[in-house]
Amino acid sequence: MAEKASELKRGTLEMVLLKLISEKQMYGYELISSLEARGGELFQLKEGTLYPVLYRLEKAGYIEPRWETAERGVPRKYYRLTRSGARQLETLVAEWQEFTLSVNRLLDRKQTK
Amino acid sequence: MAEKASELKRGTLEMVLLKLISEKQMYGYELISSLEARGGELFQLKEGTLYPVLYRLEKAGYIEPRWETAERGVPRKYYRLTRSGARQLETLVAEWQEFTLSVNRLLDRKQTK
DNA sequence: ACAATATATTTAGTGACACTAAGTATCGTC
DNA sequence: GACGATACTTAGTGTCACTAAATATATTGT
Repeated sequence: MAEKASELKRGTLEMVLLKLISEKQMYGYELISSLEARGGELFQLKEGTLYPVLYRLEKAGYIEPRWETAERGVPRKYYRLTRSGARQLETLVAEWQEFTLSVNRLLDRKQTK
Repeated sequence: MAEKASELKRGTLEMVLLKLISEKQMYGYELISSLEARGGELFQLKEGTLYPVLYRLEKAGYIEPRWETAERGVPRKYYRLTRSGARQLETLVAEWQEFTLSVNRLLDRKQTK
């Protein structure tokens, strides 16, 4: 088995990344450390996991890259959310909420109430 | 893309099936129609999706099959939850709740409150 | 009696995507 | 100028839900 709860991430990674980028333009490495900061063990990803997703999102037109070379440090590739990406984020969130609602309803049966 | 929200199912299908079987011993076909009854479009699965999961669960010792030939109709393979399966179900539910909590926390940021 | 349909399980093959691992390139520091 | 940190890239693997079709038995209609 790959990693605990790894399969759960499927289908949410895109949404999570779009959400983070929607709040603030970010570059890859920043996304990784940002995710590790919260969520703890969950959401931990390696570069090899992240970048392919970013390319996928870019190719789909949901995010746009922009290289930025600061006075100090390695050049960074910042991503910003496109209008299409914002719409996609809304869609994904709606699906997520509908899905979790269904699952939770199913789990709750014959419990407390 | 395979099917809307199909990736979300990953990691929850096992849990959902264990939950259903925990409530009542069921056979494959019954699980499919039972899932279709609620959840609507979500949770819809074909035989080719379901049975491999059942074998996986059986092989892991979480469920046990029992053939039953009723007076009428095709013989059915009923599954019951093992003690190990009950424990696994608890684990999966705990992981699921922790995961959804983390995701929702992340989604809620900079919203209403 | 026998085709047609419904029920039920089985098997084969495909694709999406998160994973591990390693590679490249630039910058700052000792 | 070697080493570590930062940052991005690429290659290859495995899991698992998917589609599709095959098999087998029971029921129903003519």
